[in-house]
Amino acid sequence: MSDLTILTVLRSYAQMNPERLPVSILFNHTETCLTVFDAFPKAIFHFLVLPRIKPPLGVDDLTDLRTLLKCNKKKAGAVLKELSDEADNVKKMIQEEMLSRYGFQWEIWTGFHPVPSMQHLHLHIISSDLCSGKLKNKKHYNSFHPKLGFFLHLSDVLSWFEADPSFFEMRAQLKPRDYQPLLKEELACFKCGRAMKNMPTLKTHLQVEWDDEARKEKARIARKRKREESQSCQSSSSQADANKGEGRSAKRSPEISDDRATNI
DNA sequence: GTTCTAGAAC
DNA sequence: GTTCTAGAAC
Repeated sequence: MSDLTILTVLRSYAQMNPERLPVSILFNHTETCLTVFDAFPKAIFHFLVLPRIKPPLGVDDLTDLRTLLKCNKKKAGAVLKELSDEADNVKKMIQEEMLSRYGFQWEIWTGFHPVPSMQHLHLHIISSDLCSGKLKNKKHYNSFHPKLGFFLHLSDVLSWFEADPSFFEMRAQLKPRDYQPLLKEELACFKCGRAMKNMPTLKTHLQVEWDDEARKEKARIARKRKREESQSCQSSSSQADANKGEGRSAKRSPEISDDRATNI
């Protein structure tokens, strides 16, 4: 594939009949959206949700977030709602996969790049580990740093629609000059904020952070399971007592209990 | 978006 | 001498 084709490959997907896209590229599709595997995933899970070309908006309105927000606000909002609904579906599938493959769940970010490299609007759905061999340089990392300002969280973009119209107009500008410099900011861990002297150091640190999170979450899940087992054991052994009296243990549903508050 | 590589940084 | 970054790619 030539350099030129790479930049417009998402647009060509959006124009295609989804049935004709290989399963290695297409993850899911709806009437309005396509979800594809990011060809160079910057985390363990990384997908792109694209709007399909559908009236009233044309392909040029959907080049990126800036061109979308420039056209009719109501129609732009409708497109974002469709992307958001599909993202919710995909997030659920990722969460199941996290649990079955890794035994715990971690955060998933959804958002846009204000200055995208590829044409055609795409919503990133990316797991919050940023552990990937494809994440190689400062630009890659800073573009997904959740607090730096370059990664525009979908929830924030949606909130612009509810805000004062002048605020919407201001945020909708999305001038590259306002965002490009963020990509050159010093490297710092998005979790602990510590400065990192170079990419190899940062990548090693991110792996440690994620391994740490995995260990703590899995221990939390194990404690929870153990407590639930002992509770169900107690309640079955005290069935006779429960029948006599109030049966306190049945009042508290395991789903409601949250040991995060007490253990972390 | 990536790959390649010159030369800066260590 | 080796590692690492950052700009060119026709």
